[in-house]
Formats: sequence, C-alpha cells, structure tokens
Amino acid sequence: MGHTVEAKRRPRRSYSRDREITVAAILAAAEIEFATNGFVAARTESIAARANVVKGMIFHYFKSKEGLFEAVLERAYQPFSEALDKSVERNQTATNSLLSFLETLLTAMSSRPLSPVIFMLESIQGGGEHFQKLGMPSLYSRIEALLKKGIAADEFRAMDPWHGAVNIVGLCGFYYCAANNLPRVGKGSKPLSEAALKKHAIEVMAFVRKGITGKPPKK
Amino acid sequence: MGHTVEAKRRPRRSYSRDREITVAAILAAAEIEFATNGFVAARTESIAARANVVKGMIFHYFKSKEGLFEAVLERAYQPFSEALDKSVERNQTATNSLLSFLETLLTAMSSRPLSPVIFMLESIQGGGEHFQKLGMPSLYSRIEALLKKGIAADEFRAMDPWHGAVNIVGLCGFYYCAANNLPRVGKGSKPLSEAALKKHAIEVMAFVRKGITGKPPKK
DNA sequence: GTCTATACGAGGATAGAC
DNA sequence: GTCTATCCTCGTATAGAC
Repeated sequence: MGHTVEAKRRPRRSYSRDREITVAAILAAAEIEFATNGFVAARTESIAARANVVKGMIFHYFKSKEGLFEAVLERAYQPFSEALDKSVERNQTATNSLLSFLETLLTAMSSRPLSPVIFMLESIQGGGEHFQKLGMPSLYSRIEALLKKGIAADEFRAMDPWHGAVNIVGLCGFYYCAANNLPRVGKGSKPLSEAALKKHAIEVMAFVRKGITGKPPKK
Repeated sequence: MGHTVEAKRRPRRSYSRDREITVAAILAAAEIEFATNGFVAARTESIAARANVVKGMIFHYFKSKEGLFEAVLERAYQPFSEALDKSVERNQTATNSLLSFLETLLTAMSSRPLSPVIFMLESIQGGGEHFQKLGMPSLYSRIEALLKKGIAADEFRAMDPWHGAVNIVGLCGFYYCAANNLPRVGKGSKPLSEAALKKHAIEVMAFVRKGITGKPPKK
C-alpha cells in the first residue's frame, strides 16, 4: 500500500563506539529517509535501522527529530554553498559565466542526488522555512543576475530573468525528483546511474544554451 | 516548528445533508492537504476541518484514507487525461503540434495548480505506484514522440528525446512545486496568481521553442 | 446522513541499566 | 557510548446514538 518506505531491521553486528562513525551513519540514513518520506512521515526507527544503530542514539546525538533534520539539510546544502562560492565572476561573457556555473551546479547535484529531492520536499512541505537560513535564495538570484547581464549585453534573448532563473533551476533539479517515476521504456541504465546523470547534465546544458541565446552560433 | 500545516477547526454551521456537496467539499479539502503534506503526513482530522465536516464522514464516503487519496489522484489527473485526448495529431509540423500540446498542458496546470505538486509528491514518496493506473507515463511518451518526429523532420536540433521530454515536463511543472519557496524580491504578484501563471506559461513556451529548434526563425 | 465517544496501534521521546 | 523498556501523545478507524 502507499505507506512509508522503511528500512529492514537488520541485526546489529559490530558497534563503532565512535562518535564520528555513528553520527555519519545516522546522517546518511536520515538523508535517505527524509528524501523519500519528508520530515513528518519520516520514521526515526527506520533511520536507526538503516544506520544500524539503536533509536536512542538519534536523540542522544541530535536531541530531536527536528534537530536531525536540520543537520541533514545543512549537509545537503553544503555542496551548493561551495558551488556558489567557487564560481566567482571572472571577466567572462555572460554565456560562459552561466554555463560554467550550471556545470558546477549539475556536478554538485550528481554528487549528492538526494539533495534536490530534499529541497523539493522542504519547499512543498516546510514552506521553505529552513531555506532562509541556508541561503537557498541566492541560488536563484545568482542565475537571475547572470541572465540580466547577458540580456543587457545582448548575448541572450529578451526574457523575464526571474522566470528564466526558475526555469533553469527546474531544468537541473526536476529530473532528480521525478527519477523514480520516469518511463523506462527501452532505457537500459537507471535514471540515477552515473551515466544517466552525466547525460542529463549534457542535455540540460545544451537546452539552456539554445533556450537563452539571442543568436545561435552559426554552424 | 516544522510540523504539519493544519486547518483551523472551525465551528460547523450549516449541514448540507447532501452526498454530492459533502463529497465535493471533502475532495477539495483533501487535495490541499495531500498536496501540502503528502499521503502519510496528511491528517484526516485536518481535511475534515477544512471541509467543515466531521471526520467520520471521510470514512463513510471513502472507506479509508487511502481510498480518499486515490479519489484525489484521479480527480487531479483528469484535466491532463483530457488534454492528452483533446490534442490529437492533425497534419501539423512537429513544432506546432508540440507547442499546441504544451499550451494545453500548461492551461490544464494553471486550472489546477495543486496537481503538479501532488504528482511530484506521489513520484517521490509513493514511488509512482498509482501512476501506472492513471496513465501518467503517456504524458512523457507523447512529448517524446513529438520530439522524435521533429528531429527526424529536421525541425528540431539533435537531442536525446527521452531527456528532452523529461526536461520539458520539468519546465512546465517545477514552477508549481517550487512556488512557495521562490525569492520574492521586487515581485509584486504572488507566484501562483493568475497573472504570474500566465507569464510562466509564456516564458516556458518561449524557452522550449528556442531550446529545441534546429534553426531559429530569421528575424 | 450526521455526530460523539472510543478502541487501538504507531511513533517520538526519556529513564536508567550496563 | 550503547542498549532495553516504557511513557504518552497523536491519528486512523469503528461503534453506535440521534
């Protein structure tokens, strides 16, 4: 039935007795659980089982379910935060700036494929409460700014840069959220395999490049 | 805190004592609740409060929470099913076929803005179990087919039609899912206002048109 | 058809032994 | 640091009066 996806309760074999290891295991398990079920529907018991620890450990290290969730959110956003820092504006054309930023963004996503899903769920269910803290809006703003620059420089076609930014972020992230549900007809590789994600990045870059330019590169 | 969004418990004033009215009220309330919280986190009590009926009515008419959810899903998919039926292939160019189909699709979405969100949640949380029944995959397949046709006819650039279809669906639907969380800087109208949705449709159509064509229309 | 009361299970959180 | 046992709230679902 349409119930929560839960991890099988595996018998615990070895215990780490090590803060770092236990915490990391819980975080990794929690990321999966929250990305599949959302905050409210996520089950601490299920997280514990997947992490191969006892439920009490979660409350020991994170105080509450909410505390754990925030830790997961921060961890999930980290690569994107770094991507924002890394891609500083050099003296480049708007096209090159945007495409290189997109490449960084898509790489960050493919390295942590659950992050877009968690952000999506937080957006829908949490109303984006936590996003202000994380600095999520700056992702859209960055792209919007690049679009404005390119439009002013006549590199890009006339368009609403705000909608443009949303559309581009959507192009990057939607795939990850819909992955479980895509038609698999005749597709050998799974949508989240490394090869498929690479293909996705290439296709998105091409789509964006064509979709925003004012004049196409003559062939 | 990051808890479920719940409807305030309003005092019940008038009772319809009418099957149609009660059922419709429950369905409408349930759509909101499921779209905000997902199946597991949705609360029947909250749905009842929003519909201004007593919780028992839900089980009376729909037997179970799951029964209600399926009814909501069907209702949400209906406009898209009609859109698929309506836009039969006439002797048109691939470009015109695709754009007119997109227009129908975007109109369906704007008429039921919660549907894309429900589908997204079902995709993430339900693993798309219910989608086979509803015929969801045909939406992607239709677009994929149109893309293939256009590529073969040299109207569209070379691209992977499967990824292209996912990207186009994402362009249409992502906006609705992210709407609660978009930066509102300097934006007067809310992202889900009629005006904003119309703008979204126009921007997406333009983006797709430019993003897929092989040769741009000379100006 | 509508309402109240309640059974019953699930799940977050804590206490305290080892 | 790790584990077991338990408390208590919340939420689905049902029984039965009006």
